[in-house]
Amino acid sequence: MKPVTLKEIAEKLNLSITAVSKALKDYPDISKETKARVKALAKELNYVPNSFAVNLRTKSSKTIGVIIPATVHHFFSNVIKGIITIAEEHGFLVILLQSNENFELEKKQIDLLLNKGVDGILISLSNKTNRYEHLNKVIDYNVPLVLFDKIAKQVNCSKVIIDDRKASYNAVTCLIKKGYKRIAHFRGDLNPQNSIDRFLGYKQALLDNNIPFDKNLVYVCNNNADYEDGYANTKKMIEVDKIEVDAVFTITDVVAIGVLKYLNDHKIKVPKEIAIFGFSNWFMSSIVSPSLSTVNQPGYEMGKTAVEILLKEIKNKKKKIPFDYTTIVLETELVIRESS
Amino acid sequence: MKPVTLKEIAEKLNLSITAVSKALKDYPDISKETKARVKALAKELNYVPNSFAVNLRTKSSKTIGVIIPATVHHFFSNVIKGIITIAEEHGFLVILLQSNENFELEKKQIDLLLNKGVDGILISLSNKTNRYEHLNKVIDYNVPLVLFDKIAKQVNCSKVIIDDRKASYNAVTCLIKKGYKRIAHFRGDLNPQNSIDRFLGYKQALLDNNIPFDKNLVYVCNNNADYEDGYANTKKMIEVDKIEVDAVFTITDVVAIGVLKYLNDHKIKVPKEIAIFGFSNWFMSSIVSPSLSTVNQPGYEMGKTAVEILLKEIKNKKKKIPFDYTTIVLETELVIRESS
DNA sequence: ATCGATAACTAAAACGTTTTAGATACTAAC
DNA sequence: GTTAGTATCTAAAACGTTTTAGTTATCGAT
Repeated sequence: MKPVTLKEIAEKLNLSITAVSKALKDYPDISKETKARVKALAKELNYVPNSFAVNLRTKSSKTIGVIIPATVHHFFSNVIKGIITIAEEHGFLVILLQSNENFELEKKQIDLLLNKGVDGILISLSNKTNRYEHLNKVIDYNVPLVLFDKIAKQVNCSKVIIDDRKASYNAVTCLIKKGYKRIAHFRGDLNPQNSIDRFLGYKQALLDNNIPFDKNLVYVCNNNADYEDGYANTKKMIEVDKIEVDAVFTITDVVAIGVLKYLNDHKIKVPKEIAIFGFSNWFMSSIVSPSLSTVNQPGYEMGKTAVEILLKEIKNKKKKIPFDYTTIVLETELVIRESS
Repeated sequence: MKPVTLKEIAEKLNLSITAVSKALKDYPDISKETKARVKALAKELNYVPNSFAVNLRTKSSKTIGVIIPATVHHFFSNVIKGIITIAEEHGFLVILLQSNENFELEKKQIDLLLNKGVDGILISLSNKTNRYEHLNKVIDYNVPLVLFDKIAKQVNCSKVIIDDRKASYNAVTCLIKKGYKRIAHFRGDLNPQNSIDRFLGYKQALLDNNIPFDKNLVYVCNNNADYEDGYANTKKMIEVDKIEVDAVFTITDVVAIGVLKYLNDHKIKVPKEIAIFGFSNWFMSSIVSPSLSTVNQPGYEMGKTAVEILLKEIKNKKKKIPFDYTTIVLETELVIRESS
């Protein structure tokens, strides 16, 4: 019932605790026979090292902390899956926290993780995050930190992102090539870098194709870029602002589905009257009618890459090998379907 | 840069480590003045207790382990959110693991969590789990355990579930009341209790309404009950088995959306020719066209309840208060929409 | 017989807390 | 002036590892 300790094994074999510890770790100064005896008994007694003691001695917990704005997004679910899977393969466990797009909570959670003694932190910033002292604190504490997806360029650490600007540019260019001219953009919140970049890509694509940028065609989704944002903004655009467009490019597939729902409800033909282009390649976007054109955003891959970088930095730090910060840009591609 | 310890505070104030420790914890045998001095310096130096040392001493980590079959389901995302939020409010962090519906992995993960020294474990079983030694091991180790959603009745611990049988019974009864007579059921995998119970509720509703049960109307979704299962089973039912039904009751909304997609694609009118009833109340079910009737399954609430029970058991165990296992059954309700 | 090398082990410190069992000094009581 | 009580503090053990700095024994070479 009570966990077996090194001491008990040592007593039963008339050895020192040291010898037992070393035998289990295959130190060269323990004889083959002793190693065999120790290992056999350890196995028999079902010995597992007390991780609290190991943590205290080694000052590491084989644990990483992850903060995301929300799990309910399909994209983040995939990121999480990638993180957890790869971390586990490397013998690391994952403590998950959600900031719920709340800056204050995010700061608190960073402290929680630092106090817990995690070996590294992975974070995707909340939409409200506009200062970075808490992240610099992590760096000051010499705890490896990797930002992913919702990053801040100012912070001096490794990052894993997609080229939002390029992806967005390509999507809008694709719309223009197909003949759409008055293209609205339902953008995300003002702080996040990816929201900014997608907006800039949209703008650039217009300019490069001699379509004047019209700020009246830009709507902000400030309700966490969800379905309601898409529906309500479309309603406002059409019913209140009475703006005529022939396409809508949205920050997210869920927003796009909101747009689609409004248009379907009001018998506005998609893509004949208004085309839609989403972002993320959420699996529902292939199922709705008409199916949504979108940008494929590799969630699992992003989680996997981020955690791999983090683990490498943790390893290097332990071996005192100096390392540089890297920024990995994952590939996206356009997925053209019926809505454009 | 280096974390401050009790020892350093003690030296600066010419006190013993004991006194400092006690002062910070408001022990009665430390004078008011000393407490004030200690607390002031601790604050000034930004002292935080080394959690590795605290863990070792107290034999608890203020951490709970959670194993779920998958995060990508919207339902589980909500459960996770509930768990993490409430745990954090009580000062507990959450280690998340995914079994990916893999029994072997699930067993390994239980061991991982036990070895990590989590204070309690929350688990929703994989579809493949059909033996329970790993769960009994948790109980034997005297680590509080709560099962939620995908449970096993045989395991002697607290559980949080919905009354799947009743919910399913109500859904099918509702269909029958509306005049549907040949009702197919796209059931889940064979092992999980909720899959079994939903099937039994379906069967019971038929019998209670004098509709003979026909096993040919039951299709198994063995691809993790996802969209493809719904689409493929519908295709098989209609094109291969050429079975005529006037309604389909599915194990999950995602499956229902698969059914809907097939029917929409083949111009089969929903609900006029075939009605659909889903399960979960995933937000997409209100958005698809026609919108889906379904059973509301309270994910956040389930996570919250499960973690609350677990934390109570952890607390009681610590205080050596004996406690009984409870099974909480959360309420579900029918959400009637256009598809039925 | 002595030295050096090597193989195989151990004692003890250290990690930073918490807690038990005193120790010390002072006051009040008889 | 001893005793009992109280207030305030401390020494040291304990939690279970890992690691440093030895110790001991054996053997071969001189």
